[in-house]
Amino acid sequence: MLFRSKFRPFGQFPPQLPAPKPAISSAAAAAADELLIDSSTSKNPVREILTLAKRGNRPLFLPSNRTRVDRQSRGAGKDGNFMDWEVARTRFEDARLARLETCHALAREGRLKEINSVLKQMLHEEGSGSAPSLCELLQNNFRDCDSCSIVWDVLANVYAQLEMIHDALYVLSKMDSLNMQASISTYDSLMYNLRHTDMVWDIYKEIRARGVTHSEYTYNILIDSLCKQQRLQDAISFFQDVHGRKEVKPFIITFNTLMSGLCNAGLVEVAKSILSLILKYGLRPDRYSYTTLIHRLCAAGSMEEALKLFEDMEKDGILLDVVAYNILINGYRLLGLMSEVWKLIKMMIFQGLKPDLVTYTILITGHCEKGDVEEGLRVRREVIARGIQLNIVAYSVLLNALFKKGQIGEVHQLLDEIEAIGLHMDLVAYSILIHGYCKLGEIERALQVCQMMCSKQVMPNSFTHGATLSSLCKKGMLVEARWYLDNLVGSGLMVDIILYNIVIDGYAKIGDVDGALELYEQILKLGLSLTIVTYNTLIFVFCKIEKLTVAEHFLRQIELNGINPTVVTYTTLMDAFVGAGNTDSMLRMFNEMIEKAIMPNVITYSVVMKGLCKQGRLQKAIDILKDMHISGVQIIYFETII
DNA sequence: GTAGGGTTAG
Repeated sequence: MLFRSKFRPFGQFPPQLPAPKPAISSAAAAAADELLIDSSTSKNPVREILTLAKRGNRPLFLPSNRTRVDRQSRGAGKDGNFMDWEVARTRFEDARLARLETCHALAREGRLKEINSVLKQMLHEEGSGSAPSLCELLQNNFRDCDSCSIVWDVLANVYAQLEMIHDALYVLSKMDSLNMQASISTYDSLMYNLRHTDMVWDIYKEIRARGVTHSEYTYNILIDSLCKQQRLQDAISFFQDVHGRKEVKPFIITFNTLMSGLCNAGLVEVAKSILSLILKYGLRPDRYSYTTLIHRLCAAGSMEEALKLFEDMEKDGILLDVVAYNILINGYRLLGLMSEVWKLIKMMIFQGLKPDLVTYTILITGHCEKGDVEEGLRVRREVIARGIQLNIVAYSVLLNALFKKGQIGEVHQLLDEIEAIGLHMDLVAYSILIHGYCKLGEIERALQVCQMMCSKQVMPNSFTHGATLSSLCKKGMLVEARWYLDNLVGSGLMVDIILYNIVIDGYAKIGDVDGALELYEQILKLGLSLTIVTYNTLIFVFCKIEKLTVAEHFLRQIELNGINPTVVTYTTLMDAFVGAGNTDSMLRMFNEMIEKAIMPNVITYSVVMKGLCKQGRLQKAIDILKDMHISGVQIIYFETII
């Protein structure tokens, strides 16, 4: 039983909240307490020893025949069964030197890929923060040899690939002081791993200042980075600027990247125009160009257009592959058209293509979304019978569906299965568990899952915490919710506006204006951007305590801040005006939203009816009811209100 | 560089 048996009893609140990704593993953290490290279960005992040593501890090394570190093993240190720390350290240093020597030997033969894999393994074990000591080792032991600059360059490159950016930059600065030039491939790696930040431009400036020739990937990374940072206009300008230069050969990936950025921003029409641009530059769209567009069209529900492009792709001589089919199949799943999903699966089989795990996952998702988890589970059995093992994505879909149906017994069965086949739970899978337990009101269990994922180095994100927070709020445990939020903020974790919105809403529901306002001020101090949800919630809290002038003041504030009020904003205010017996103000709000072309929904209409009926203005109520019919709003809700 | 899973407000 994955989660039942391993949970420690949860006796205290608040629990220990996840800290930012620690420099050492949980095994090392546990060992720090006991000064013992289990070499058989620890992934990287040497690294852990070093980390402990830095903290002034003198850890002992458990021989590999021990399987567990537990309280009883503490005494085992006395029987001489442990390796001495000094011995371990010397062996470690020797091993490092031997590996670097191997790298230099490989460099002399120009075997770059192999250096890359040796260093990747080594740096993976060494962890971040290891650059200074490795550089020292390189500098002291491998001077004045031709192969040196290659090894240094690959070292910086691998640090960048492993996203140990500070280490990569450290190696580059050392190389600079030793008059060695990094290769464009290393700069590319660094830029790629910094693509979510503005730092890419500093690296690009450096490349240009040093006169290093760009690779075909360099511009692609920069355009991708601008798209990822939602700077589409800049991406387009940069693209035009680059392609205006004679020395730059057009490269299909760069076109596709820009197209992908445009698609993600919802600019499908502009993205489509890139297809003709590709031809204009003398290139041909490849399968990525087509599938990127098809994917976007499917996501938008434009299946006809997607199918047309699918045919164009085939006409263009590009063989349809499983990915292209899966994109289309998923498009039909999104529309809930399972019969079409089956048709396409048959079609792909007819074309000689084998549905893969992604195809089956889409199929399972479709069944689950229709509420037929049994059918989803049946597909799972069929897939397994065909010799395909499900991955964590497919299991997540099923877990989520089972939680929604409250089939907790089946949830635990699947968790056992996941454990039995040795699959690792990832961030989404854990988040589904946390959400599921929260929805069932089992918040303690949710918190235990949170602790468990942290101990496995899977760090919760905003979504994960959101579930816990909203669950605490729903239970009215505002003190605990606030404590949880404060801890997230205090531990320097990324806290976004959604988490604040959830807790503000919690305060709003219990009518605690002070709590809500305190958080509002905190948001302003932190410089987070308020969303319409924040404002709606604040309006709600003032409505709740019957301060309607203040509530309406927020509505004006929203507009001043350039945010568009929604149907929720107006409905909240209207409901409050009805409650206060002020039907005229309610109608004023109603007319205002109509003028702004904000579509009223069922709840809005029910509020209007409630107000008018309360005042006995039945004719007006009937008139609005007719409008409601015309605009196609369902009447069911209204009847229940009357 | 293209495909499949989780989330907030009335």
